[in-house]
Amino acid sequence: MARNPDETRFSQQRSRVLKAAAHCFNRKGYSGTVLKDVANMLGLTDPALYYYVKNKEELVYLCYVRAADVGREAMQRAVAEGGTGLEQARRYLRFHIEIMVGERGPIAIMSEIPSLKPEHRDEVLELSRQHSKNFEDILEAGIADGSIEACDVRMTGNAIMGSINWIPKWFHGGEAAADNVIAGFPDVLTRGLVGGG
Amino acid sequence: MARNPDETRFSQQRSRVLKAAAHCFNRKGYSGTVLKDVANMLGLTDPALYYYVKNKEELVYLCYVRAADVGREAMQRAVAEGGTGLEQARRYLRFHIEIMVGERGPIAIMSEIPSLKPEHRDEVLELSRQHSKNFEDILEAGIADGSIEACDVRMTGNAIMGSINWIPKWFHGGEAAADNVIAGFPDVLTRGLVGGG
DNA sequence: CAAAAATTCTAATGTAGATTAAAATAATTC
DNA sequence: GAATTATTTTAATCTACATTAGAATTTTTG
Repeated sequence: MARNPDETRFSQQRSRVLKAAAHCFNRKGYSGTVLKDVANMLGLTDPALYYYVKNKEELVYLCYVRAADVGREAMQRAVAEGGTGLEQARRYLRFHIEIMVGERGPIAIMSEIPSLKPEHRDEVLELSRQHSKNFEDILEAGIADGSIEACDVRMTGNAIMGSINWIPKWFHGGEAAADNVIAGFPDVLTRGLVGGG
Repeated sequence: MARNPDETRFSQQRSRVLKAAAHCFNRKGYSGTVLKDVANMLGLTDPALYYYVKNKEELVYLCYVRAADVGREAMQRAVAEGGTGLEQARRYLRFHIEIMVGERGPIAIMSEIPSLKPEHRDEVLELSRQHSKNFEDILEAGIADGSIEACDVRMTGNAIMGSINWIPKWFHGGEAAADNVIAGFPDVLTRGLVGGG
């Protein structure tokens, strides 16, 4: 038996379920995705999914929580390493993108939060808001330390987050393409931030 | 009777239907939106919608075509006025955003193209691709004329289009907020493009 | 290898919601 | 204002899933 509960067969399989679900949700949306599709991706039949999640709504909810988790993880790692605001912003984007296009992907796009049941919706909404807030804080820190040009941080944050959130819509590539995105995308997103110094 | 077929009662009502649908789809997704919701927004009952569209799938399809139309319109107007690549890019973004957050909005996010039936899906996909291509062309023109810094146009295009597409997710404001977005957002998006000269 | 636990399956069930039919109302036309 | 056309309604149908129940199978444990 596994020491770490995350290495348990159940947990592993459950996270495979979440990834398959994220894949489907990103393409067809929450209600447009039928559980059979998710199950089949794993060589299972739909009722088997109920062994891992309570119901479909919980499945999305868990996908969204997972998405929020990887975002937060990227953010925390980026901030932990310190440096200027611009450096932190760049690093966060690189980390987050690395995860999204890497082996831990696909990550669900949180595009149908309103479809969640109230408690879940509020929770995910809060996570999402907090994440945006954290990014805006980085931007403000960057403006303060001169690494980032003065700007409307709310709007800039929305712009960059929009780009990030949209990635799963156009990225379906393999490792090679992923490397390309990782190498180029963070730069594209932050080129407009650079401050006069 | 109206001279212009677009002023006919039917056409007007139909476009109200499309706007209401876009509103719902943007929040709940295609399958997550029930026709009753759309109908109720207009003080109608669901079967009434069938007087304006063949079925739900066609409703999304028409929303997406409309979204593509306003995008193309913005693009064409922007290009028609000439100027450097950067100027055209900025202008396109301003026009497109003006429409999205203005009285012609909400515009449907084309996020569930795979849910369309094959012919519609291919058509919308093609419109979408063409639009991206046109934007990349503008970027390349800008690089050629020196107004835009050399960059990976595909990736830059994806980044900017992602931001645009995501707007309906965070913008729900009225006229005042809209003016703010129109004034600031195009600049935020293009700040990173500016070339050395 | 037998018993227990974990995982998945097959076979129902139930329901929401898209769609249709036909009737009713409202608007136009002559 | 009667007849025609346009628009919307109510009532009924039909189906695609989500979900449940219980059996079957596989895996683990002692």
